[in-house]
Amino acid sequence: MARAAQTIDLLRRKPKQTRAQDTVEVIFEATARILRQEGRAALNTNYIAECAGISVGTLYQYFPDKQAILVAMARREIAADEACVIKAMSEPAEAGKADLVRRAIRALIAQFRRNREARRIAIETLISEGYGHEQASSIQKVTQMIGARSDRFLPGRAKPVSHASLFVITRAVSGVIRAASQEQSPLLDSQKFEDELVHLVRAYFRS
Amino acid sequence: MARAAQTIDLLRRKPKQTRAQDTVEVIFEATARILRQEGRAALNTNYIAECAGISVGTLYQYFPDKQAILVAMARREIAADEACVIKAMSEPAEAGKADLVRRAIRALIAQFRRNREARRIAIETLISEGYGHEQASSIQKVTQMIGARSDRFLPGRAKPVSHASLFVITRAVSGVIRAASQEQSPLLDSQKFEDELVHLVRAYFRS
Amino acid sequence: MARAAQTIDLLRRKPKQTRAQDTVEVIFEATARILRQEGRAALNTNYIAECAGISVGTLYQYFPDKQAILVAMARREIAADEACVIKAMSEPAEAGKADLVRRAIRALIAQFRRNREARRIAIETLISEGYGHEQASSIQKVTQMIGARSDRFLPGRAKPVSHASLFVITRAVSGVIRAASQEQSPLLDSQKFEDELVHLVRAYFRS
Amino acid sequence: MARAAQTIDLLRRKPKQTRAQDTVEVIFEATARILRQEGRAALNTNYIAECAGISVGTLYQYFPDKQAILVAMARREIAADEACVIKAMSEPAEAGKADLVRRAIRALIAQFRRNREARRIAIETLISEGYGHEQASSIQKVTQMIGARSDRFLPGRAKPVSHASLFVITRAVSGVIRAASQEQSPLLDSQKFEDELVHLVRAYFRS
DNA sequence: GATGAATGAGAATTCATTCAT
DNA sequence: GATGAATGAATTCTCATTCAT
Repeated sequence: MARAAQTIDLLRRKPKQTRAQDTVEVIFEATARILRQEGRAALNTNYIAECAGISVGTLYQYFPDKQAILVAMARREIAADEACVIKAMSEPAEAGKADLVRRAIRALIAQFRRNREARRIAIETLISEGYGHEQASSIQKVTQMIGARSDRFLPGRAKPVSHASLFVITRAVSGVIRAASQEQSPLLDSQKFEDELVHLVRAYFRS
Repeated sequence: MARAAQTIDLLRRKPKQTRAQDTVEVIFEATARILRQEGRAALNTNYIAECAGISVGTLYQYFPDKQAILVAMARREIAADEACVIKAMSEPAEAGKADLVRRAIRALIAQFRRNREARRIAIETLISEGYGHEQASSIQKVTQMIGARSDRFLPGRAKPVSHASLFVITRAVSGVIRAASQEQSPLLDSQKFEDELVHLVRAYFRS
Repeated sequence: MARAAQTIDLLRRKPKQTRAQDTVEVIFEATARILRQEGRAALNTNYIAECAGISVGTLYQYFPDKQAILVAMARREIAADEACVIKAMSEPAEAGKADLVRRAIRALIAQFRRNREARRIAIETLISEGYGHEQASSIQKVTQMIGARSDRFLPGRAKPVSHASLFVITRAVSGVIRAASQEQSPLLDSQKFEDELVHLVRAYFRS
Repeated sequence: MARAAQTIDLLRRKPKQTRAQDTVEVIFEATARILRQEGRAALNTNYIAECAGISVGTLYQYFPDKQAILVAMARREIAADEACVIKAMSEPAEAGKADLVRRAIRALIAQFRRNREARRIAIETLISEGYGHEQASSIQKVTQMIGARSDRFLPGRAKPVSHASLFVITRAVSGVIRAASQEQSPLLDSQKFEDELVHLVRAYFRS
């Protein structure tokens, strides 16, 4: 009982935020589902609210307008991508474990396998709303991290990696994964795919 | 021929006559301009007609609905990309002239420099309308052409290029160019950019 | 040859009218077909012209506007009904042949079996365009004819038939046939139906 | 209950609340008024909403499209006719009061005197939308009721009334009243008219 | 006379957003 | 905070009609 009381106390601290978090979540889920099953043209706030099991009014208490929902979803996706790749790269490289490049690529592929349609449209909206730089800056962040650690990332490489090279290789990798996702290529789920991407990166930096 | 068949349901009036061809052209131009200058949200059929200097009714004699305009534009872009790259690869390689890989990449970059916003939105629409496979199959066509001619394309290479490799390298190149276009990167207009892409392809196939 | 020349001459006298008659005919046929197969909502001048195998322009050379087509069709139907009933009543009553009442009813049923949907909509249009009196006056004409000949029509009847009675019986008969047609009742094609209508008229005037 | 089920697809918002019921009512009234005063051609959703004193959006929350309004009106008219005639026939026959036949006819005439134009167009729409059977089945219902009670309805009659007879007499009566209404005959408001109809029914069943 | 592309007023319908309850 | 009915500006699309060829 004492423990239950404690738990209640802990939840009580942010009761609104917790409920709010849930509401935002159901809104995202409903949005993603509509996008996935019925496409962009079928997406409208009344329908999102209905699918989410809330009222339109409530939806508007969480987001100022329709675009904001997609922008928020996109930001979450991008942040998740970023976190995921950084995490993969930060894990202590145990001997015998996959190397940095492979781990980063594997993490990114995993991200793209989830929620493909909703993800794409959300990110498109982010871009068309003029927040495109956010995506770029996230990639940039990872890019810089890689650049800074290019010694560990690309062992044996002496000179620092140029801006253009980093641009090309990061967009190449995400472009390929993106295409595989968009074209619904079966490659996306194969080991061969990962291997080829790893090769792409390695070969690019060898020489 | 195949293209005519695909197009038949999207164009109400077949542009046999020059006048019809012109009308389709001004519709495309107006659409592209609105997209470029005012964004997707500002795009509507009345406005397209107005900008095109025709009446809405006329617009609807050429296209059954709004989406069809964007889909038709996307198809034209894709066909142009394809034609352009194939043309670049088909030119007789004169001594001293840029090699095949470079010529193909240069041609593709040139395509992406034109009409960026309209192009992107049109292709997105093509995909979201369920015709995404058309883009893939165009890339596929070029890909196969490259695969079939890998001896000339990649001189000195013995074994044939695998499906996965072709997928990865074609999407890598177009993904990078696409990203540069979308992020409005100044790289898109630099020589360095072309060089890096050429390097990406060469390095990938060396080894 | 001489005979052919004569025929040509005879046709030449009204070459325009003959062709015009044909054109009007194909317009009516196309209209009727659309009405029958696709309903009133699908009826529009462009479509009529297309189905008729002529151009809209030509259609407008025969009819000043859309309504005029339906009004003309309705008038033709009404005139045909009238002619048909009058003809049936005018035929010399041979001994053993069906009597006047039966012949008139039989003729009217036959009219309603043809072209049901187009007929109904055309007549509705006639009414809603303010020409409803034409239908009424046609019925009136027949009604009066019956009234005038009530001795032959209703043998053995002494006093003249009142206006109200004629109104009631004529509308009763056409109302029943109309309902059977509209409800697509199988009765419309039965002998029993004719018998019941004959009985309705006879019983009404007996007494 | 059956009616609610039929209505479910035509009414977006079920008129549970009084307010909703009122809204449907003002929509019907506005529609009827436009039809009566300006005719079918003047009927459009924006105008209905304006006349009803609501916004188009609200109108579309109650009806999925324009036709649905007319169909719903028609259903209401038909249901009212049915209820009215059944009620008239169900009232205890007091001595000296008008008999069953007369009461039913009187009730039906009263129905047709109200709202003539709107009524006619609504029912036409019902039919042209493919719900024509609903009208028939309503008449059928009354018809069956009369058939079942033919002893009281037609005192002194021994054998049961045939299907064909019921069809003919019910359509004869409603056809005559309908014609009087449509032709705007002054008869509709006369006592003579009622008398003639009563005679029509009586005579038909005598013999 | 025939044609059919062009027209554009006008009708149907949607949907983001508000606000009284 | 939640609700959801109401709003109406905005948009899509139609179709009767014209007129230059």
